[in-house]
Amino acid sequence: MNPQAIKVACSNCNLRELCMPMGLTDQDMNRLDDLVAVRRRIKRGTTLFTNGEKFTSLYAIRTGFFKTCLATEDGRDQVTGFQMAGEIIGLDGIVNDQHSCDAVALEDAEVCVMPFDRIEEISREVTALQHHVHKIMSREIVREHGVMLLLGSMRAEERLAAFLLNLVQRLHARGFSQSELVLRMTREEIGSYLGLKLETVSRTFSKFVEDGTVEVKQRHVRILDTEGLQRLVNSNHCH
Amino acid sequence: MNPQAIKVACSNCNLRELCMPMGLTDQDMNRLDDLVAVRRRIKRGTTLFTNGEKFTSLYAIRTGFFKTCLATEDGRDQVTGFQMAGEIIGLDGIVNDQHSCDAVALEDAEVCVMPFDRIEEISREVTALQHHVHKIMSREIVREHGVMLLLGSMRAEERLAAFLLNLVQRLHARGFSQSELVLRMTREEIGSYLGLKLETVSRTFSKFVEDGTVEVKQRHVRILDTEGLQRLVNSNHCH
DNA sequence: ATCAGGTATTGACTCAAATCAAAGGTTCTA
DNA sequence: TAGAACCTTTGATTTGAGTCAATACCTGAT
Repeated sequence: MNPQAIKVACSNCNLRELCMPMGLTDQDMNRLDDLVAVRRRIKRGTTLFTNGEKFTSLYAIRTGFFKTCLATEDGRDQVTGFQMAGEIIGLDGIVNDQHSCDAVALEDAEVCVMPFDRIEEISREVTALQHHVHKIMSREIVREHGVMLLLGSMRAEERLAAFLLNLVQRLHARGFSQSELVLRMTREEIGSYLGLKLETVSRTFSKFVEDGTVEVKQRHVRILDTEGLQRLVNSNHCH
Repeated sequence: MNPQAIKVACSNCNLRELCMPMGLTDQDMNRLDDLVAVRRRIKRGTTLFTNGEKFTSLYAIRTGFFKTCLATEDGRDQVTGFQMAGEIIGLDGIVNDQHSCDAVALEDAEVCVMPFDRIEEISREVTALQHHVHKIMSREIVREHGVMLLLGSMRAEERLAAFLLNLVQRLHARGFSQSELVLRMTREEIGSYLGLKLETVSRTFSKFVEDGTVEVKQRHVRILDTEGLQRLVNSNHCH
C-alpha cells in the first residue's frame, strides 16, 4: 500500500513530450526532474484519489487508464472523463484543497506523483513550466466545453461517434492504431460519460455494426468508416 | 471603439475580494495594481472576444453579464456559461493562444483587461497571485464537472431548479436578494445551457409557477420555495 | 473445468422532451 | 406611436431514449 519509492527522471521519460513542456534548456530540465516525488502503482478497480480527500499532488499517468467520476448522495454518478498515459489528473483538487471527484484505475496503472507545492515553486523559476501548467488547465477547460456541447446538443449516435473518434485520436497520438481500439470501460461507464443508458450505448454500437461503420467484438472495436463517424458528428441532423 | 483608457487600481476596487487573492501585504497589492492594463466597455449584444481570435488577456468583469458560447459550423450552438461581476473570463484561450468560444455581453458591461503575460510575470513574484490563478482555473474545471452532471443525469425540472439556485446563490454573494432575480438571458439561452429546448424551459417555468415554487413575470423571477427547488435537485427521481 | 457474478445484447413498451404550430406579449426603433 | 422583430407561452403530436425484462456471454475464482 505504500507509494513505491522509485526515484525517476522526467528527462529520460518517453512520455516527456506528452506531459512536460518542450524545448527546455538542460538546466531547466534538471530543475524539472525534482517535480516527480515518487511513482505510485494503482491496481485495477482501486482509486488514485477520492472525493473529499486532501489535495496534495497532481498525477501524470505513466501507464494505465483511468476514469474520473462524480458521485452524489442521491445516487447520481457521472463519469467526467477518461484519462490515459501522458495525461495529468487531479486538477479538480486545487480550488478547495481537496479532491471533488474520484479517480479510478480501469486497468493496472502507474502514475508520477507531483506535489503541487513543488509544481508552484518550480513554476516560479521555470517560465516554461509555468506556462505549461496554465495550458494544461486551459486544455481541460476547453475539453469540458466540448463535452458540454456533446451532452447538450447531440443525439445518441452522434455522441458515441464523437466518443470513439476522440479515443482513437488520442490513442493514435500515443502510437496506437487509428482504427482499432480496446475499450477499457464498460458500456455503463461509456453511457455515464455520454449521458446515455447502457442499453442505448449497446444498441447504438449494434446500429453502427449494421451500418458497416464499425466492427465490435465485446470491448474490441475496429473503425471501418472514420469519415462516416466524422460526418455523423459534424452534420447536425436538424439543419 | 477604442478601449477606454481608464487607469484604475485593484486595491480600491470593491470587487477585490471576488477577483483578487486575499490577505496581501501592501507591497504585493501595489504589484497587483499593474495587472489591469485598461478597462473596456462592452455594449449589450456585442462580443468581448470571439472564437478564433488571438488570446492576449483575461478579463475580470466589473459590471454587466456575459454568456460564453460555442458555435460549430453545422449550426450547433452551446452556451457554456453565464458570467457576472467579479468573475474571470477568457481562460479557454490560454491553451492554443486563441479563444475557442465567444463571450457575448447580455447587458452593457465593463471589464478589466489583464494581459496574460503580465499575469504570468507577476505570478512569478507574488505567490498569492500564482495560487489564485491556479484556483480560478481549477474552480472553472469543477464548475464544468457540475454542468456535466446536470446535463448527463438530470431531468428538465431538476436542471432548471439547479440553474436558478446557482444563479441566486451567486447573486446573493454579490449582495443581491436570495429569492429574487432578473434573468439577463432568453429562454433559448437558458435552454442551450441546460441542454433543453426553449419551449421546455418555458413549460418548466410554468410548472414551477403552478406548484407555487416560484413566481415568474417575464424575466423577473421570485423564488418562493428554495427548499423545494433544492429537494428537486438533490433527490434523484429514480432511486 | 465449472460456476458465479458481472457484463452485454435484444425486445416490448413507456414517457419525457422535442417538434410543429399558433397566438399573445414586449421592446426596439424609425 | 406604429409596426417590426423578437421573445414567450401553450397546445397537439411525434419520437428518441429510458425502463423493464429475459437471455446470452465473458472472465476470473475456486
